[in-house]
Amino acid sequence: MKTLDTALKLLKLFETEEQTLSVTEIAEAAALPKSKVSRLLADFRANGFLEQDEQTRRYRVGLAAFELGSNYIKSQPLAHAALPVLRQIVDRTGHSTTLSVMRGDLILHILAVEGPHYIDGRWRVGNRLPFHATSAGKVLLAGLMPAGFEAFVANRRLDPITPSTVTDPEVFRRQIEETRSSGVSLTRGESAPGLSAIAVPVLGRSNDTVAALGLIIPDRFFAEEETDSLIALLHEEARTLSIKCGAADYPFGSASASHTPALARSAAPV
Amino acid sequence: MKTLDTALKLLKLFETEEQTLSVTEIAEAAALPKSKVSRLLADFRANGFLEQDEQTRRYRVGLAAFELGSNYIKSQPLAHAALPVLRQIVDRTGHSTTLSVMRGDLILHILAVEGPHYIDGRWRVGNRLPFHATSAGKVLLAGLMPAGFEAFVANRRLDPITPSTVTDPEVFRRQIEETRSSGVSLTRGESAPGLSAIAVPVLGRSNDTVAALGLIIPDRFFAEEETDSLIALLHEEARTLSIKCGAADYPFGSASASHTPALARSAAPV
DNA sequence: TTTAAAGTTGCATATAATGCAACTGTTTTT
DNA sequence: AAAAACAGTTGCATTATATGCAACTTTAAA
Repeated sequence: MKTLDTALKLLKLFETEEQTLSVTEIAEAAALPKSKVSRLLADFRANGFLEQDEQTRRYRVGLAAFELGSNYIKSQPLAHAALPVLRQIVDRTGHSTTLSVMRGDLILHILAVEGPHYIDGRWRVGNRLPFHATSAGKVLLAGLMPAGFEAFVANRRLDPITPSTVTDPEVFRRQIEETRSSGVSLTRGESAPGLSAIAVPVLGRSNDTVAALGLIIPDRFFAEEETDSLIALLHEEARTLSIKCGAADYPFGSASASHTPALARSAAPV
Repeated sequence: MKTLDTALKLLKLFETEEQTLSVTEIAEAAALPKSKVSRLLADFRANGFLEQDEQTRRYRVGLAAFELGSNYIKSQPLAHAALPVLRQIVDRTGHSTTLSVMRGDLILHILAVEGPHYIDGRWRVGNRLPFHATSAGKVLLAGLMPAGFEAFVANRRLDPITPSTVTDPEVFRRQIEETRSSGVSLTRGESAPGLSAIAVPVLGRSNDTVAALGLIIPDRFFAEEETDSLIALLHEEARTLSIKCGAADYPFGSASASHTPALARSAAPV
């Protein structure tokens, strides 16, 4: 099944930032002869998975791909179960809420419900952000066991996105460890100035971290004194969701008899 | 390029309502031997376009497909240009706003910005609804020229979704004609009880209808006397968007010197 | 007008897809 | 509990299908 395999690798080039791609660009990127690429793309186009600009002949993602992709939310049990939960969190807190998963070396928002405060498009569904500059990313990394985490940090540059982005591997490592024990990460302006975020893990069947549930809060609406109750709320909802996903236990937040009941706040130093 | 072609046809089965599909179901639906289907699906899985349930072995849409699909919005010029417009409409009216296109014999919401009033999940991005029960659908049908419309009505059953759904082909035809001349469709509870909708066309390069821009309004928040100004606002924004998409002219609403300036309201009889 | 570049198509060749049937594993029936 | 039925995957020879080169067409630049 090599034909389909190379075809899908071409399609994956459209998952990146590039808006449109030409036959030549794709052929070069994939190190394949143009004739082959041309034929494959034509077939994707015929099936609606790619569209071709009439003028420039450049290809872009097609409606069939969009429609297929939007079924992910409906068929993925986690995402499906999470939608009402996110809604409720927005209702109760007034803040935009997201559900994020790992995807390669970035985090991907698979679900987002926006609150009344306007937030930059970067937080919309389908957007990707680096691990080290987001609370969701830190929660997901903390879910990897030490070995996996070390592998990540080893060959990764912690590029600064804003002046507040953590770039020191030691500080980063310590934050991840704190997140691992407290089950929460709080970041302030690390990926966009003036924007804070709180995230907690959602656990799956074998109590591994399968997603991060988080709030995005513009600083001017972020009341410091509410932090603890927001974290408690997130933990509460993440517990519900985790149990629904088959997790045996959710060891964070107050309702559980487990460890670290109230020190959650100390998790992610500003 | 027959291998890719059959492979994509399998993938398209996941665009439908079905949440998950088994190898056997797919093989039957596509009239292909199970061995072939099994191999193709395994390859889609290896590339992340499909995921397989550990227990049931059934397939569902994968994360790669989701990520690819979400790039549609970014690379499709219309959708990309429309996002800020929708945001502005929500800000100004307080109502949820959608952008919809034709997709087979259903309409598909490719963009949606939710207002403060809770609205049923059916209006979320990626959802499909029948033409005859939605204002967006009527606008899109009105954009087809008479021949195309007749072809549609001819072999189509106007199944009732609610008691208010239009099921009489003659009434339906008249509504489409009125929509064609007025450039607006207003429906009340035709696809869900207690929910009204207003939609106007967005025109493309050759002044054909490429999308429908619409509001979804729960009846209890729908102030009758605002109807005209809502329609005017939609027309105004749709004009901006149409010009951006290369339309030479936008013949609806007040700012244009064209025809039917103020009778918009008479468009879609309740 | 000439030259260059991008994209598509024809064709002989070899590679990769095919379907059958056998095999494994899981669920249902008696 | 054993047997049967069913769902899914894999081995293998056979042939259809994808392949790359080069010629060709089309669009853009000089």
